[in-house]
Amino acid sequence: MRPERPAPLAKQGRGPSMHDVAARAGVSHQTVSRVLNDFPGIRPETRERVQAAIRELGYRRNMAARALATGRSEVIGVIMPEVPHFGPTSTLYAIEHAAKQVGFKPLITTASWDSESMGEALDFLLGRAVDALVVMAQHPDVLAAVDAITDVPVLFVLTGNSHAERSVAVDQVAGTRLALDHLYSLGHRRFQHITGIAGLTEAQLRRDTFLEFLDEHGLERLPVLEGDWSADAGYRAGLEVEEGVTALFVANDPMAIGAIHALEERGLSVPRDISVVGFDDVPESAYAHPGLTTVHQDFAAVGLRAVSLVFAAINGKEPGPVEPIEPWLVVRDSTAPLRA
Amino acid sequence: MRPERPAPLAKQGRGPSMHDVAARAGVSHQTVSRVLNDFPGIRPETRERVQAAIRELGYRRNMAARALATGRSEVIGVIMPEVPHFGPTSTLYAIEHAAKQVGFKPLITTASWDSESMGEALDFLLGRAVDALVVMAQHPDVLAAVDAITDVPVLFVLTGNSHAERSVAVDQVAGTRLALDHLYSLGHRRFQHITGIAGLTEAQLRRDTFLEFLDEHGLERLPVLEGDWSADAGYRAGLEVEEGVTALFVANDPMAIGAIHALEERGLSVPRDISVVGFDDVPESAYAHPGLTTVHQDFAAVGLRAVSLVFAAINGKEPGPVEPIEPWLVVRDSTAPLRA
DNA sequence: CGTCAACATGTTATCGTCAACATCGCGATG
DNA sequence: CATCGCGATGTTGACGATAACATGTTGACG
Repeated sequence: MRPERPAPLAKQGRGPSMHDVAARAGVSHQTVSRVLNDFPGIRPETRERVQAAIRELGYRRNMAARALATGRSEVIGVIMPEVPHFGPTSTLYAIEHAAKQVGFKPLITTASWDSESMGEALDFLLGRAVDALVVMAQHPDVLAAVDAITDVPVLFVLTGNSHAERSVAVDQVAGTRLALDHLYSLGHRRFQHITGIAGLTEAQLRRDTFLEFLDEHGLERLPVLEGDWSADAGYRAGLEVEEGVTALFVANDPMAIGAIHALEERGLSVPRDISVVGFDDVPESAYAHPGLTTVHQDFAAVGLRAVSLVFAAINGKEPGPVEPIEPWLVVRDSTAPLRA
Repeated sequence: MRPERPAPLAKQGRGPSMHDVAARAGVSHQTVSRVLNDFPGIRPETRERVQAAIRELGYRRNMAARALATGRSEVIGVIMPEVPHFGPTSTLYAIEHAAKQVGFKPLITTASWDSESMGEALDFLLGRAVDALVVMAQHPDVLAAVDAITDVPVLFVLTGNSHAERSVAVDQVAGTRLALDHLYSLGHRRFQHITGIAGLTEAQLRRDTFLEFLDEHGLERLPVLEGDWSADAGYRAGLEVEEGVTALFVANDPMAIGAIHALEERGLSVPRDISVVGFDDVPESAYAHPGLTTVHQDFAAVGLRAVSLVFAAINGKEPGPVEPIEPWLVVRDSTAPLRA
């Protein structure tokens, strides 16, 4: 199953073209084109006849030809991270739905952050004449790789708050502070943090904000525990949480669930001995044991806004400044006041 | 943000074409084409010169033109369900990765099962001249809608064991029996089941097999609890589980997690009072409380096999019969022997 | 030394659509 | 009644690539 080159190609007989429809309707192909594109100034009767011919022949417009002629494809390219995490996946679905509303479809490709991988993804998508590019840029390096693109509008998604003019993101700093303020206000003073994949923008922002928060409140900086977004990593990190820590801020929900499992194995009760806050609010978090306090990110809103901006850009409107999307805290049973 | 018709279209100046490259390299455009397509019989020096020109101009092949000329697009159309569940999403990622290996990319669109929605999806994808179609057909009705398609190879994915010649699926019957046999062999005799979305093939197969199993073993048919795959629904169904039931088979993991939460709220201990088995083996299941016994479905394998079949079909090879993919049981702490 | 293969390359037609311009018919108008 | 204008349609030439065929240059060989 390697990439064989020319491939036997059976080239099945193509379907009917505009000419076939035109012939059948007794008009010129251009009239068919006009009907298809809802141009004014077609006699109702003619339109009727053309539409009948289209139906009878099962004609379907050839978008390759259309794209060639117009330079537009009605497809937006989406570059996704290679691993299916909750955030990007949810956002992708939201994008797909919103895009469909305005007549676009997403063409997906995945890429890691190295420039070779990004380069391939870009070549592929631009070669397809996508009308715009949505980049789920989880790593600062991709910004550089994509910055050179001027052919089409580019929008970054899920990049934290950086690159604000051309990006849609949930405000990571605000979200992190919601979580930490909550813990602090419950009386907790010994905090630890489990991070997401090192280097990814969101993981970095949550981590940086965590450390800032400690400093602001004069709290001790215990070692940051490295995670990778997975429940497995959360579990492993949970085994390493220091004695005496009463507040654990975890960079996403699956890791939080893993960490809680580890803590309980160690005989620590959540939230009796230690409070835990996650991030994302995945649907299962409400039913975790105990119910997970977490920061809700509205990925549907991210997707919707992304498409709306992309659509505007395609039509040549320069968008104003973009407000980050505000997350909110969902308090459940994994957090409790510090015991005296 | 409605689907405006012609749209202002700014038509940004297109990039360089083959002719530009040819001019720069001092050859004909056809020679450029030959270099691009790795044709034999090009003098190394000429090839060198062309490649230099390509690099210097930042030339990128126009796939719309290529697709028009060849009738192939190197894109495979994927029709997904509208809601992002674990199975389809995981499979999508697997497909994307596998497809990339053989030089294809997925063009995604979602559709519900009604024929209008499917029709639109098909029009869109076939209009794009996709080389093949992968349909995640979770509902029997879509089979009919897609059956009319003869333009390109079509493959069904995740349809349970039906439609075997043209589909790739995890063996739902076998998976369900793994779960039930496990519970039965632990001594349980009072079973209940929480279903997935009514009508979806997989939900239906799990449910039917569950009922069959009860009959085979002469067990009482307690009411089947209707779910919709979501943890919320699992929670609600969990509140309805009958007194005296000691074995709960849930059609997926998120619902199982929700159900366990409900059971514990009711004062029932899992697995002490009631054993629970899920389906899917989502990564968080290992760290649920208690660790969830579940049926693992290898979606990566599904995606891989799907692409391999699609690739074969595109190249005109008729595939032999397709074996379903075997699931396996992962035993964790949510199941225990029946107490005397 | 003429001929013919083989290699390397150029030329022309074609894919299906849209865009720009041309035409045709007909009622209104001066 | 010639002409203008406009509504409705037809004609021609891109778009950027591939495919099929044509051409020109070598070198081997009788």
